[in-house]
Amino acid sequence: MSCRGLLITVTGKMQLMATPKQRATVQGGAVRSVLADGAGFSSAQDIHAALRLQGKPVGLSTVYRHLQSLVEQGAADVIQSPDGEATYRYCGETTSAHHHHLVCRKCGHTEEVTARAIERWAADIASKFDFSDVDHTVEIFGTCAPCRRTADEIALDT
Amino acid sequence: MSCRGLLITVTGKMQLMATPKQRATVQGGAVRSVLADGAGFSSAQDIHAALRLQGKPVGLSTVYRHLQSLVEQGAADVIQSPDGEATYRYCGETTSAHHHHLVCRKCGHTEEVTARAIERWAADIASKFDFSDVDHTVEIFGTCAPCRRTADEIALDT
DNA sequence: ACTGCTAACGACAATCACTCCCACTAACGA
DNA sequence: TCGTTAGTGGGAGTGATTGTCGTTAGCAGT
Ligand SMILES: [Mn+2]
Ligand SMILES: [Mn+2]
Ligand SMILES: [Zn+2]
Ligand SMILES: [Zn+2]
Repeated sequence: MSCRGLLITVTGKMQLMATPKQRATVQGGAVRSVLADGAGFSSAQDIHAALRLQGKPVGLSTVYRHLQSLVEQGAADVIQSPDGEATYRYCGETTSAHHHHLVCRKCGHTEEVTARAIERWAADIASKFDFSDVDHTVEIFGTCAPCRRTADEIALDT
Repeated sequence: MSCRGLLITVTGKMQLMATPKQRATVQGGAVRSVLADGAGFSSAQDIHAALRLQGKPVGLSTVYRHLQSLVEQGAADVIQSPDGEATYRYCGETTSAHHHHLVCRKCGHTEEVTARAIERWAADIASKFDFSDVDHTVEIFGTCAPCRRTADEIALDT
């Protein structure tokens, strides 16, 4: 971590720098908007492809950088898909409270879930075994109603 | 999935094959024992390295194959480490019931946890949103008492 | 509006966990 | 002991993610 917040110029002047805000770039906006449009979780590669289709291609590295940054800001969630790929989902600026997800395995559609009971349970378990700095992951996967219906139709075609 | 259980020989005899049991190989035993010795979760690469150190090297592919197989048998758990690497942990033959983990972030020490309440909660949430084929992951991470103590001592040395 | 500083880009190389492939080996029932 | 074939392993291949570094473009200051 570099030393920020205080800058001494070659002329000897001393200036106070406000919280060094990050620059607003078109690429950053594009990534954010694509992520926000997607209904469920999508991978960095998905987003990269979507941007290319939209006719405003953004470098893959840049996509990764912005996704990371959004996660740090709490504006996006990451979960590791079952096959180990990181997938991201936009969380409105306001929705940054702690929560969990109910994710459709087929289409990625996601419902946000909060449950006081689970939080308390996790804390209780931890204190029971004398663990501290506790954190937890809770994700529920399944097949949503629309996807189930689609699957049924396909089965009939056979 | 291939057709198993019935074998017709070239001589025309028909034979019933019992559950096609897998062969007991030295490699399989080695992988299982290394996994069983490890206290917490370890990666395939870790296990591969450990075997090499022990002087009985096993091919990396083989390590992966056996870990997968152990998982399918319910004799091992997999979780994706925060950085996306799959990590495995031995679960005694008997412990094959559904359960979750309380894992020390520092040393990997793991406590197995079961909670009827959580299972029911997950099921309820799923039915509430009309999801089927439900599955869930619940992991709690923290710092165990011994590791916390160690950290404190180091802090004092400064 | 013009300028300088430097954060942010992006093409490409590099890493790395994991999977495939396939000739070869060894477990084990007959 | 023998034949069948599951199991092995080295090496090549895959695909996501990260690192590099010369170039581009926000934006604060003038
Ligand atoms: Mn929670
Ligand atoms: Mn377990
Ligand atoms: Zn769905
Ligand atoms: Zn510990």
